[in-house]
Amino acid sequence: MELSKPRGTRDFLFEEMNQRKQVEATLKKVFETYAYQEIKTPLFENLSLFTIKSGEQIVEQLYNFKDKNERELTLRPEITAPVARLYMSNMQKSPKPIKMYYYGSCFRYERPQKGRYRQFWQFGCELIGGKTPEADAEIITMASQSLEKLGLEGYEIHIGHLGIVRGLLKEAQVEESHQEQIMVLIDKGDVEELQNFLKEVDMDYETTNILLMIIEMKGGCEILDNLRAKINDKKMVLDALDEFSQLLKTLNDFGVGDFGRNTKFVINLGIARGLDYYSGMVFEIYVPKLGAQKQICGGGSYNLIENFGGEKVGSTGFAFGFDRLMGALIHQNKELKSDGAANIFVAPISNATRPKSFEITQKLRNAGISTEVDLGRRKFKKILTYANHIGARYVILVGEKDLLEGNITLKNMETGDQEEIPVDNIVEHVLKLI
RNA sequence: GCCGGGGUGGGGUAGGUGGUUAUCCUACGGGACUGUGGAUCCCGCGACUCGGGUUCGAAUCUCGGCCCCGGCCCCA
Repeated sequence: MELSKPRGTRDFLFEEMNQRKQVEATLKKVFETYAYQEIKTPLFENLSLFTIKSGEQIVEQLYNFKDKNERELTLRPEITAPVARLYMSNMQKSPKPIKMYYYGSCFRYERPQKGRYRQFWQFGCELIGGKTPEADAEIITMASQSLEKLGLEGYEIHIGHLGIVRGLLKEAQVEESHQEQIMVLIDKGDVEELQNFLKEVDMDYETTNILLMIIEMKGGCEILDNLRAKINDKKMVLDALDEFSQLLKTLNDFGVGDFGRNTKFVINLGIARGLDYYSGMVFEIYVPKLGAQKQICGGGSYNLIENFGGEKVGSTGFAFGFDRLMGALIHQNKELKSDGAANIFVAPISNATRPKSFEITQKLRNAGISTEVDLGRRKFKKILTYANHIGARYVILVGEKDLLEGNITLKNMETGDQEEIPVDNIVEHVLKLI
């Protein structure tokens, strides 16, 4: 029998799970304060959902399979497409904007590496309809605030806008397949390869110059002005620049985009995000200290729904790579509390007091207090040792002598102090303590 | 898909030029200790990643698989 777990998967034990739950709870809270509501979609989908727009070659990276009725299915590699599908079938006529968030695992058949697993978790959101620079700004604000609440340090939010390059290429009447190729090269950040390609397709001098400039543009607000000065009358590009400027201004209004003092924001026109359904604003968040797995978040505005044949509706979304986010927090030794299993341990001193112990235990549980009682018929000393090891904060000693006077002994495991408490007052007494 | 480093009780390790019963720490179970935990001592439990090869004999040498770690490619 094969008892090992499949390659690229992980088990999460108590401590790690507690930490993950804490981060999950924090993110949920932030997203909900921005009026997003949680949804859940299936772990597997029809294979075609992911091949329609991404092409057949992505099947290489999917956990796909046929079910017993020969249906072509796949474990989901991401959650944006399932959300778009869900929107198409249930929400097309819902009032806009629709704000949804999700948390769940995704699967990719890739070589496992640091910060990359075959089952991994994404925590993300989609805002469908009502897409404006202001909406984009709110989304970035939410991503930023999530990280602030988590106490993450040393991250950078890189913001770009695909409308600038796309507009430039359209104005230059570059043919579509070349446009795609250029986007891919920009995403890779390979200047040399881009140069060669532009030469190969006889790109005009001015466009080449601007493209080569854009790919390396990183910095503060001044970048947009610099670029604007170089663009004469290319309307599509100027529109995109205006939109970008409005986004940045709104970030300021939300109180997070202060580029002068806050170096965490970087305008980065070299972001392209490989996917062809991204259209306007794009952003990625990096934690440079993490090296190869530094990207912890990515997103942008897209028109996936149009590509699925729906009505045109502007949408924006992003997702945290939850595992990498955890990695970043742990890397900086961020203290994440890890509660023990029980606050109270009820320890019968002799077998005669076991029935009374169970009764007391249940009273505490009914009051919502996490309580454990010895079920192992162990000796009193062993019970205390065990209670100590699992980190119980208090132990209730149930002994015959005390019971004769209607008392139990409450022991504080941290200090060792103990006091006698009337059995009838246990619950209210304990509630005051924890 | 490519390159490199690894895999010894539950966790962490020693051994490695082939040779008795594989080291130590910790954890776990029991005891010393019949109403008081974290200490000490004793006893117990428990491992050479899997398969083939060389050999009288393999944890050790060799080949392959699996898995882990790091770096590329990729990352919709």
